[in-house]
Amino acid sequence: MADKTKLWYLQNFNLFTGMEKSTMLSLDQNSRMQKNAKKEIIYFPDEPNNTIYFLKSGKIKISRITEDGRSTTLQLIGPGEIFGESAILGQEKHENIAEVMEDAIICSISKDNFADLMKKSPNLNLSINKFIGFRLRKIESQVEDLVFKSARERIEAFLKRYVKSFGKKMVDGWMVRPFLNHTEIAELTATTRQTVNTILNVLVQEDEIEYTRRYLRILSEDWLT
Amino acid sequence: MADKTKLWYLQNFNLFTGMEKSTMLSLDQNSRMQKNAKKEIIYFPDEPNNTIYFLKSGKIKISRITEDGRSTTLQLIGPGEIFGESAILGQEKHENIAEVMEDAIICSISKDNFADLMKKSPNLNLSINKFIGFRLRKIESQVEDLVFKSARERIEAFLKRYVKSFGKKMVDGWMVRPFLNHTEIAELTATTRQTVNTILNVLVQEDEIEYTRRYLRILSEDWLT
DNA sequence: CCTTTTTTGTCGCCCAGGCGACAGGTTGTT
DNA sequence: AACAACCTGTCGCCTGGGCGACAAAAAAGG
Repeated sequence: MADKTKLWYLQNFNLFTGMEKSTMLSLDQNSRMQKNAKKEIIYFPDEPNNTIYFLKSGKIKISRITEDGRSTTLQLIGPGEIFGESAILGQEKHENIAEVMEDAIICSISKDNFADLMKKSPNLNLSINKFIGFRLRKIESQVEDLVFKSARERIEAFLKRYVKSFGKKMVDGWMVRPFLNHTEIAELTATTRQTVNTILNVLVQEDEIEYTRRYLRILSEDWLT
Repeated sequence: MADKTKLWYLQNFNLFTGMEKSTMLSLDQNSRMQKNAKKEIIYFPDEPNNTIYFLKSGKIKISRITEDGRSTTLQLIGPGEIFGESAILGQEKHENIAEVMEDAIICSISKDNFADLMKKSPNLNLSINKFIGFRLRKIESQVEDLVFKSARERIEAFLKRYVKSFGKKMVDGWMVRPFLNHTEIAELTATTRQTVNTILNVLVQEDEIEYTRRYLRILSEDWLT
C-alpha cells in the first residue's frame, strides 16, 4: 500500500532532468508556449492527435464523455507532467477530452518534432517510457479500485492522493487550495455528487478532514498512509 | 463504436513485420522458448520484473489479486502479443499475476537485451510504442465500461470482443472453442459467477448465442456489431 | 446591494447485482 | 463403477449507492 500511494506522486519527476543540452535546446526551439484559462478545452475527442503538451503550471483534467453526456475523469495532470502523449503511441485521434481546471501555462510540440527528438536522445526515450509506465500502472490500479473498493474507500483514496500530489505540508496537517467541488470529485471517483457530499461530511464529523469551498485540510498525518 | 471494437483485435498486429533482418537475428539469438501448461504461473506480483514475453500460442491471463483473495482480470493475451512489457517501462516489480489459461508456447528475452535491441532498431521502438498505446487505450476503455455499463452490457461486450479476437467465422455465425467457464468470465467482466450464469442463459433464450462447456457460438452476425 | 447562478445539504425511493446456500450435472481418476 | 472434484443452475435476501427533488447557502455579476 505504501508503495502504491507513492506511485501517484512520484510521477511528478521532471521529465528533463539529466537531458542532453542539445536536446533541451532543440526542444526549446520547436515548442511553443500558451496560456489557457479555466474551462478552456485543449483537445476534444475525435480531433487529430499530433501534439504533445507539457504542463508548466495549472491543472488539466483528462476525461471521457458518453453520447448521453455522462462523464468520468481518467487523469488529473499537474505541473511538470505531460499529456496528449498518445500521439507518440501511434494514436491518430483523441479519445479523451482535455480541459483546463486551473489556469494553465502549457508548452507544446508537434509529435513529429518530438519523435525526432526521441530518436536522437536515448535519455528522453527512457524518460518517456518510464512516464508511460506510470500512466499504465495508474490506470490499472484505477480498474482495481473500481472493482474492489466501495464509494467511500475510493473517495478517501482520492483525497489522500490529491493532497499528496497537490497539497502542502503544514504544522497542523496537509492543506490544498483551491479545492474541487463535489461534482468534480464525483467524476474522479466514479460516484455521484450526493454521495461525495455525504461522505465528505462524515469525514468532517469523524475529524479526519476539514474542508470548505476554498480548501481541504487533512488533520492527521496518520490518516494519509 | 465500430472503431472502438476494432481496437481489441487490431492489437494482434505482428510486432515484427517490417523488422530489420539484423534485429530479427539478434532477437532470435537472445531469446529462449518455453512451454507452459494450463494453470502454470509465469510471474507473480512482487517478483522482479526483468523479462519480456512473446506469446506464440495459447492464452495468458493477466490479473490482480487483493490480499483477501478476490481477483480481477486485466488482460487476456493471445498469440502474437507480448506481455510483461512493464519491464521496459521502468517498472521494477510485477504488480500483476500472469497465468496460463491455455497451454502456451512462450518466447522470452531479458529486458536488458531487449532494451539494446530497441536502441538499435527504430522500427522495433515504433512498434513497441504502438503496442503500449493499444494497451493504454484498452485499459482506459475498460475504466469507461466499468463506470458506465451494466453487468449485462459488460458481459455482452466481452463476448463480442472475445469471439472476434479468438473465434473463427463459420457459415452459421462465429465460433470459439474452447470456451471459458463462468468464474473466468466473471473475473473478466467484474461481475459474479451467478450473474454471468443468468445472463448467459438469457442470451441463449433470446437466441443470440449458443453455448456449452466446450464452445460458444454467436448466431447472428449482426449481434456482433 | 440585489439578482442570478452555482454549490452544497438532505431525504426517500428504488433496484441492480452481490452473496450465501444448495441441488443437480459433468468430468476426471483409480 | 464409484468417488471426488469441479462446474452450472436457481432462489431469496439484502444493501450500497444512484437518482430525482427541493431547500438553503454561497458566490458571481451587474
